[in-house]
Amino acid sequence: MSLRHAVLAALLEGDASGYQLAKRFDVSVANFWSATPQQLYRELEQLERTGLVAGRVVEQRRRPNKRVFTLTPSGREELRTFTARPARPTAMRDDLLVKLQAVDAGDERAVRQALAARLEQAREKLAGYDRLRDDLLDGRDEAEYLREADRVGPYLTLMGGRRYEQENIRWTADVLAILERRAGNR
Amino acid sequence: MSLRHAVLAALLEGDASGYQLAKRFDVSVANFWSATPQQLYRELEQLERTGLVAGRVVEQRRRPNKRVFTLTPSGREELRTFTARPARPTAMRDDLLVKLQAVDAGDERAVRQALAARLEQAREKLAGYDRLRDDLLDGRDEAEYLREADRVGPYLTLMGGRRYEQENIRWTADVLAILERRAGNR
DNA sequence: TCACACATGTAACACGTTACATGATTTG
DNA sequence: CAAATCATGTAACGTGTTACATGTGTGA
Repeated sequence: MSLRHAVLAALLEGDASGYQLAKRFDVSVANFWSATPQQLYRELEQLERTGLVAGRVVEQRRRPNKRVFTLTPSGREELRTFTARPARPTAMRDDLLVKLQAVDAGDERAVRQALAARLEQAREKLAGYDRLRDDLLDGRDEAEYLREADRVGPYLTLMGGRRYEQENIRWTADVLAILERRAGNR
Repeated sequence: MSLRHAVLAALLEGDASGYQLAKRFDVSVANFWSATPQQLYRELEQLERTGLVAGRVVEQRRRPNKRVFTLTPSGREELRTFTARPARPTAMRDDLLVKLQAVDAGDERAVRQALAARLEQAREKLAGYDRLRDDLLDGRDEAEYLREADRVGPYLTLMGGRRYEQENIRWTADVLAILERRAGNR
């Protein structure tokens, strides 16, 4: 039930339409929460009905009108109490690890290819996070940024994403090396 | 649609009843796939209907009878083709990171407590994985194990889990230090 | 005797995914 | 001129969560 809160948290970055939120989820929030546009539209409607966000229609020339949503005071309140509620233990679900678990009864070459693809993805994601980081830091170093910035949340979650991908890169590379060595011995 | 494959992969460890599978998911598979008992019962029934697993009733004295499931040849075949299909990109969903993202508008002390709880959980999980690892290695070192073992999948996924938790420990500790330093400066 | 482990399930609901539908404008 | 981007949505289906229901055996 926390897509709701991910949406509220994303709106802290500024008002947005469903479409814009979808973009935002693809970049700065994807790191720890993913959602399809459809989920976002559905969730925004519900949030509006319960008064946690307020939508207004912005008319646009040369483009379809859009509905832009803002956090309401009760939305901010909800976010606040959410941060204070106990978090339920996170449930992992990773397709690639299922394949790796089954590698001995499966198609080993295909699993190696999947690992290589994951490695490539992780490199790309890391590069994306590094760009975001440079944008945030804007020339300052980390210590300076942490002292001056009024919001540190987005920076800290971004660091989580970076480290996660760095570890991913190391791990996939190691596993590939192990599988390739074994494949060579047969 | 890959709970199905996680179940098939878990059955590679040996035949199991729904209840036993639930236990298995809590230990060796939880690392990369989680499921409630209800999901498993539902999935096993469907897998049986489609012939990927076969169930037989094992009568027990002093205990309720149980239905034990085995992979059928077509279940093995399905696992094999699954490993060869392209994996869809994994979707992350982490409550704690949502809280951290919103920390500046939320209850900072509560978020720090949640981080501390995660740190503690990560340490426990890591200790659990280390025990599993010792059981698998059974006195041998890694290189030896990898040469001798006929299944390396479970070991490699376990290593993934270990590293993930190690990184989690480092990251939560660092974030806590940063938040505490800031809290001190106010 | 009380809690926990064994063992299986139903029902209802919440959440997530996929496919489809529509249509204008900007960029290459 | 085609493709990508902006912009919003419906419908159907698949997956995951929560609460409840039931009953025996084992260990502290």
